[in-house]
Amino acid sequence: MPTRYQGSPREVQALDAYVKLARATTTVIGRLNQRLQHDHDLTESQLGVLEALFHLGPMPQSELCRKILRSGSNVTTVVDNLERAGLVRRGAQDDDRRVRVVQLTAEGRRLIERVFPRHAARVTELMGALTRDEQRELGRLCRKLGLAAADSTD
Amino acid sequence: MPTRYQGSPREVQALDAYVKLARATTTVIGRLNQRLQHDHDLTESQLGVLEALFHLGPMPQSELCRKILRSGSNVTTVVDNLERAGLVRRGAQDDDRRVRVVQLTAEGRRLIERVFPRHAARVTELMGALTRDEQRELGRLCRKLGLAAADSTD
DNA sequence: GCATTATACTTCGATATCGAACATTTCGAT
DNA sequence: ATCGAAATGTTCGATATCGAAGTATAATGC
Repeated sequence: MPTRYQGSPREVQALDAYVKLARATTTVIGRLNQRLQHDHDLTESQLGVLEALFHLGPMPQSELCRKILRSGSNVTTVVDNLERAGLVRRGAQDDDRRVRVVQLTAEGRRLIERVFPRHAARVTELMGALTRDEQRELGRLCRKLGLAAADSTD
Repeated sequence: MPTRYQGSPREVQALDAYVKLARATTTVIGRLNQRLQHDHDLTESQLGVLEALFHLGPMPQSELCRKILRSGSNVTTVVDNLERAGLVRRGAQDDDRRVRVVQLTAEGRRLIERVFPRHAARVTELMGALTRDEQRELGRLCRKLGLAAADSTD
């Protein structure tokens, strides 16, 4: 039954690395999401938006798209939900009436100030499975891979 | 405005590695999904199920859960959609009437036989941004990280 | 200035994804 | 043999996610 894939060594190697990358990321993000959902009733996406606004200040949705690597329609949805929850507000931009500038409300700021340190601690705990050098190397490899994939002409 | 996070060096390092991991994986999977959707009208999840069945043979949904690292309810949904598309079939297991054994239909087998080599080639192309040694190291680090995260008592 | 093109965002329809609650069936302990 | 716990799937309600199509506005080219 187990008809394993017969590819070139190069393909086998690439697939193996890819599968491990995808699985590790799935597992880590899954753990973080569990915690966020359970403790703060937030999704990873929502946290990503709040965090960007917290660290970088108010910004148009188009910029949020680039920061969190999601489609425009997705950002609309996530911001809708955050707005409904009273955590962010959409404003206008005088010099360009197409733009919706998103900013934290006071409540949103309070929340992210409380949640982010715990989230950071949890990330540190999970990434602690790797040594400092290993984390640095993982970061380097991922950065290289991510940039190349983003540039990849499809 | 940019109020950057002031954490310990250990936290900064861990967060940096985590963000790069998440972004690279998002970008790579996004590219693969684009291609799958465009060329074959398949999602990554659907491909994952078809691939598992192709390489490992028919299996219960509970086993699919473990293979693709998704919840039971998610597997129900994905298998529903594949079944509706005529690519898989659900069968019974005589010795345990709770179990639904999922297997490829002839059409599903034809599809995965055609799609998988192209998918593998695309993965190889994307991962080709890294050298063979780098791929090996990335695989090792991800495996270590993923296993630890899976074991992490929450 | 006007037509074309590009950008910002929303809406829509589809799939994915989770956890909680549920039904069914099996298993274990007594 | 029975009762309670565990395992397998499904359903439900919510959010995420995408691309395509649509609306509104801005920028560009002539």
